[in-house]
Amino acid sequence: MVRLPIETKDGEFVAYYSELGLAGLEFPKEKGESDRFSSDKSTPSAEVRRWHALTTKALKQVLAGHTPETLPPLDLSSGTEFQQRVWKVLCGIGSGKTMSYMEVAAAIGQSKATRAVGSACGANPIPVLIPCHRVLAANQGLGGFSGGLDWKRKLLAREGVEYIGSSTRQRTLGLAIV
DNA sequence: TAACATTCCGCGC
DNA sequence: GCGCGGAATGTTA
Repeated sequence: MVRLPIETKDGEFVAYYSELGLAGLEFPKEKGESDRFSSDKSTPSAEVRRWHALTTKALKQVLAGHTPETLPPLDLSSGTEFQQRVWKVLCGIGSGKTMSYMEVAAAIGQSKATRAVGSACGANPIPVLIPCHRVLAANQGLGGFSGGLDWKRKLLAREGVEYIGSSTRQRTLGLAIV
């Protein structure tokens, strides 16, 4: 597994590559301890470098609120079949659009597995590139987010998505916060 | 078995 | 109509 940093305006992301492709992505850390385990000294293969270039480009586009045209190959082998189906659906959501957990569940033919869909999103190894942040609750409220809710808010805001402010119980209230 | 990044239904105000 | 409690439901470690 190869570990490579990606510099962006929002901080230093870290990408992980396996033999198959991009296997993971981490949000910037708070503290500057990133050098600690930058162990992998060996120069990445040409293939990995090519993937990394694509990842970097794609990541920056998403951070700018766009849908990347090209993604590097993704290594999703770590997930279960159900999770991979969910992630595949997520990849189909365009920038500026959103789906509810319920809609995603329906999209994979199990409209009642809403909660399971939530779990699958949380298990997503590659946030941002797999747009797990575009999944909202049924009433367009923010659900949750592994990497911190702030990121979800920020990403949605950049894409011009309207969502409901705080957490759980805002369904009957048609109050959209822009 | 327990834990979830959910949803829906029903009741009291 | 609004707000809250609680049950239902599928997948995972």
